[in-house]
Amino acid sequence: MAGAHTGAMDLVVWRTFVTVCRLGSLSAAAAELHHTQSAVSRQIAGLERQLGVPLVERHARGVRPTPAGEAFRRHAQATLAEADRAVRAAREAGDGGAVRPLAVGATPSLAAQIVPAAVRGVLEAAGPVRWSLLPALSGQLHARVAAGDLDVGVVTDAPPGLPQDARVERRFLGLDEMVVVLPVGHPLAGPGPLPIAALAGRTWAEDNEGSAALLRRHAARAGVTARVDLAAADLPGKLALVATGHAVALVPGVLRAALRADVTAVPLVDPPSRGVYAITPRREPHPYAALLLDRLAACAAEGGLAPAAGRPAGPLPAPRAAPAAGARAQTA
Amino acid sequence: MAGAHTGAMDLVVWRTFVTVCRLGSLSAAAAELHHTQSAVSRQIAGLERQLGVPLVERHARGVRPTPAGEAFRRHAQATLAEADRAVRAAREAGDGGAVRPLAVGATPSLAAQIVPAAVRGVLEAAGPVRWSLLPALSGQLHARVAAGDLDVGVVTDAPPGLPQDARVERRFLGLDEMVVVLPVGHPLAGPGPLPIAALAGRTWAEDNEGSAALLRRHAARAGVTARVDLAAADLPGKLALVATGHAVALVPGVLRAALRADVTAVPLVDPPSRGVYAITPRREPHPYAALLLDRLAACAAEGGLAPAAGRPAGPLPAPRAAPAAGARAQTA
DNA sequence: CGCCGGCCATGCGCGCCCTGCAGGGCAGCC
DNA sequence: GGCTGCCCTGCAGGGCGCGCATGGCCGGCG
Repeated sequence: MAGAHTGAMDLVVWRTFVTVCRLGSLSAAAAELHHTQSAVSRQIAGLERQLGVPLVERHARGVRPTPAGEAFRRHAQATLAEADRAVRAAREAGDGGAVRPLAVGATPSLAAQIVPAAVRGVLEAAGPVRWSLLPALSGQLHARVAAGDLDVGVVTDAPPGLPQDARVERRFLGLDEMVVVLPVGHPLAGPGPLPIAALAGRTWAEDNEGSAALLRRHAARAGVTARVDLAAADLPGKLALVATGHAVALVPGVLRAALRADVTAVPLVDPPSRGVYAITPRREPHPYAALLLDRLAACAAEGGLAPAAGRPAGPLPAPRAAPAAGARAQTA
Repeated sequence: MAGAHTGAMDLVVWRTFVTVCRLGSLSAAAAELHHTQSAVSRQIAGLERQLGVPLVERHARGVRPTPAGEAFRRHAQATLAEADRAVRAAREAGDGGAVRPLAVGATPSLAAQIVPAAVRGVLEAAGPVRWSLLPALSGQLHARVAAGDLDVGVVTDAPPGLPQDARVERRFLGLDEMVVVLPVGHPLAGPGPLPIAALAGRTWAEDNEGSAALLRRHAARAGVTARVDLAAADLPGKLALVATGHAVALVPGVLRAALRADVTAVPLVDPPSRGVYAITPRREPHPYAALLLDRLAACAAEGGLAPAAGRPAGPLPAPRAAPAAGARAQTA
């Protein structure tokens, strides 16, 4: 029991340092870890102060580990690997070795994008875990999580909002900003954010009354009206109407990567947005639920969800491990 | 690069868990780690929530690790050991393998007790490190630290107080409360705190004008006067006067364990106290300075220094690694 | 069988620390 | 020589971990 007792020893900082070494740049590491360069700089500085040894040489073109930094990095990687094993061993030994399948529910748009990616991360980190995915609306998912039928629900606070329930734990994942979908080659198709007024008078297609209401409210706020003249049964139907030039449409930003090739997505200025949350039952959470939540936060950030920039009542910005996916690198 | 990315992962919490397992009790672990039982309880609960698995069975007579907890403990110990190796490797590689001797300075009373113990801890954790100890008064030590001659100074804010200097980093270690030394068998000798008024009219011995001033001020605050009639050249001389029944004396609490057997120390109610600080140069700190500071904080707590209970302007209560030696276990 | 003592959990406030933001300095590069 | 990219740092805000106090629970003992 030597126990060097060397101070805080937050492994998150160690992981940051390893990333910095791998990328050779504080800024790059910050971007990859969804922090600001400032935070990474301070973390490394704090580590150096704690160890009493410079770990990186500051270069104008980036940083390079010192010999001490290189030695530390090797052991730090081993430490991180062992820590992962520790977490894994605890979780596997959790329910007597037989982990029950992880029951995940998500709204259709989220089930189509970030949820599978996050579960993949869990499988990579935890080995083979049986799981199931149930697409449903937020309200239904909430009820099933509260009842304990679902281990994790990925929901939005869209029109009706999420109910308050002491039985469920809620964690904010990010803000899903709606984007406009236009046919390829449309005159307004471009990279820049578009004011909704530029689309006044266009014919809109919708497949969902909630989405249509969101569109109307947003347009009204800008002083224009949006005529929803075409109805579709589902997302493919809606996109077909767009691709054939009959209408334009509003879709959740998370689906941007899942669109067909003959349409393009254009962001809006001050877009309508829905908060995305992961909910878990407070009673008997699944051993891997916390892990999945972390992966969800990471995937949400990488998948383009905004970090709660909403100025009114910014909800809980997620714990420090994956801190709300800090607004890109500040250099952006 | 798996990177389970499982949340905060503060190794301090892991160490707490290992200690809890070893002692089989949250309260006992709290006492050993100088935390409150509350903090340990929350740390373990947080760890369980993070892992999604119960780690200990709460028993009325203590706690016992679950199978998952036992599995986790094994890997956690390995992780802690590897982390220690990482820190050590970085420090050893620090100055190109040749670490310069650690120059420590301390006031005589502190040099006699907590400093050697703390350095012993450093040697155990870091292997053979050459070091030197310079006893001197706080002001001189401060100057030498500022100049870079000393790597670590252990000083008090006694009469003149510590100067402000941007070149030195200051860390609060604890409050050294003065105690009264009486001959063994003295009618007032007992465990309980003694009001200074009970000693009004006694003859006091002092070896140091600063200490005498402290005594007079404390007595005056209680409305009595302390006659310092006997002077001694040093601490042994002062204690000799006490042991032979000629006088009573005030000594720093840290020296309690170093007194001769024929005198006893009795605490005072609302005793005069001196803040104890570790100071280090901001420029080029010694690689092991931070480690020594942590050990100093631990030894200060174990050596009986009070954790800044001073109600007026509680100075910085030391970082979270060894958090100011939280006021004993609350059960005390 | 009832009282008691020890142990752990939890609501409440406070304070630290980490973070994001904005500005500055410095070194390559065209 | 100006510019650009990278890193450092003062400032302010907020999360959260801690200490404190209280409550519930169980086992032991008279």
